[in-house]
Amino acid sequence: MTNRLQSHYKPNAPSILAQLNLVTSPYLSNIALPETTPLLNRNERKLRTRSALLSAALELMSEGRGFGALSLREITARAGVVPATFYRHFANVDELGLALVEESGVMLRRLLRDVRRTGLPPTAMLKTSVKIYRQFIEEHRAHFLFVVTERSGGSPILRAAVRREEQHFSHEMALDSRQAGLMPGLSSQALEMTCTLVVGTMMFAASELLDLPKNQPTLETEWVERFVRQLRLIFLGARAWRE
Amino acid sequence: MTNRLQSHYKPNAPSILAQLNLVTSPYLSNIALPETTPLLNRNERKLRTRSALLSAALELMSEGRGFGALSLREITARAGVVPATFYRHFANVDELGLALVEESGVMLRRLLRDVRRTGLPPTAMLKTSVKIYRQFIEEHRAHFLFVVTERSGGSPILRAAVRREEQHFSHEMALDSRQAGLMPGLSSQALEMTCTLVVGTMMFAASELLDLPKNQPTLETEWVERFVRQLRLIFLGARAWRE
DNA sequence: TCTTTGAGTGAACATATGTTTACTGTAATG
DNA sequence: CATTACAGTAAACATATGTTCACTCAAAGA
Repeated sequence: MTNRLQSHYKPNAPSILAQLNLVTSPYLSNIALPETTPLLNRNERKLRTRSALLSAALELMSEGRGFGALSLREITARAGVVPATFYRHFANVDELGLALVEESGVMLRRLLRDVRRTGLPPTAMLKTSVKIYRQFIEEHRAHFLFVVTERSGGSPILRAAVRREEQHFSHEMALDSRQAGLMPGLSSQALEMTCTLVVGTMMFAASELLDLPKNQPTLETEWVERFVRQLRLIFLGARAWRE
Repeated sequence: MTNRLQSHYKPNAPSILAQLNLVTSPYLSNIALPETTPLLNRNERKLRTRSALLSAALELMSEGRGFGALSLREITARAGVVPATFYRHFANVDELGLALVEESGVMLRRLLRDVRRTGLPPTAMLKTSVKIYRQFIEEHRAHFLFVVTERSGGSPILRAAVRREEQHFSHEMALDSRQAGLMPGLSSQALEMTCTLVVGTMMFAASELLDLPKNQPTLETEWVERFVRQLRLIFLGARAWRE
């Protein structure tokens, strides 16, 4: 039988409240800590379950299905919460998807920042950037998986949102390149076109890396080699570019 | 009330048998054509409903959802057939997906053939190929949509199958390029790498074209321009390539 | 201290789903 | 002509789904 102190609803996942180890057991809340403020206030708790819902969706996607194939009940079950709770945070599943796009956008901006602040040694930069990228993908596996599958996924709304983030990303990349003096021969238009190509190649590479069997360093270094070569080819083309 | 001569099951779509205008009405089958063989024999009919199921799935995807979000019942309903009929053709929905990958592979091989037999005027070839590609996408809209969304879609099995076709495609492209004497300075390995990049860019471009609002010639020519430039950039890079 | 607020609950609902079963009627086969 | 094979049907099933509602009960606010 399930513990009476936590949710009776979900037989599989532990209740999110139980996960938090909150002081909901009687003697702790009433006797041991009578005057202290709780570890998390109401807003913080709400954010926690919201985040649990987002993570649950990503987790389910990592098990091999598109976002559009997830059901509200699965998501709430994985988050350790009752289905009705979902509506306290999102009007429907698509809105949760948009929140995930938002999160992913923040992540991509961090990636740009990380690459930017390496200081840009102009020759070895390419390989360095690719390695940073690889590490970044591994550290944000689930988000990248989300972006890569939904950028050309079924839902037009989600797809459009992801593409917007992607364009934002490639635009910032163009600004950075201009400022760093890379590809000085290119017009703004050509630079944007080139960065779009680079970002598309990045997305493609990410999807390949995500499909690689885990812990196969040989395959991963091969991936790095291939990706570096493709980028080098693009930059050679950019150098030779004439309008 | 529904016509007694056709299926009573599906209220929405007309029965596939009715769609075929088969000689199932009594006087036609018994009197007018007593000795003639039917318009379609049993195998042909079976292939028809199989194809109706495949088309139904593509049709549903065109309405904005990933393959993984389709249900067996929807597909059969759209095909004008009872759910149980599905199992006469496929063991499950994923197998239908694999059949769609198969069809798409055939289509891509036809694309290569079409480009190949233009005769290859080496300078204008690029723009010509892009235009052929654009027309091809429009003529096989649903299949391209399928390929583009499922190549990085949720189902690992489907994704792997699509990627296999894609690799096959880019490998054939490499052979063609070698034979046509394009990019003669490249090693086989570099040529493969370049073609992979080209095919990735093609897929990206396809997904963009599919998202363009219909009948906007301006946007479409802009798409052609952009795509041609990206390919030119790649070929410039390939020409400048040194190991 | 008392009152209000609101995140999370549990139960209920109507509907949609995958799969199995026995069946029907026609084309193929001898 | 009689028999068989089999694509498509109708109905039933157990289960999963989205959404709603009145509820609880602890934190926030008075």
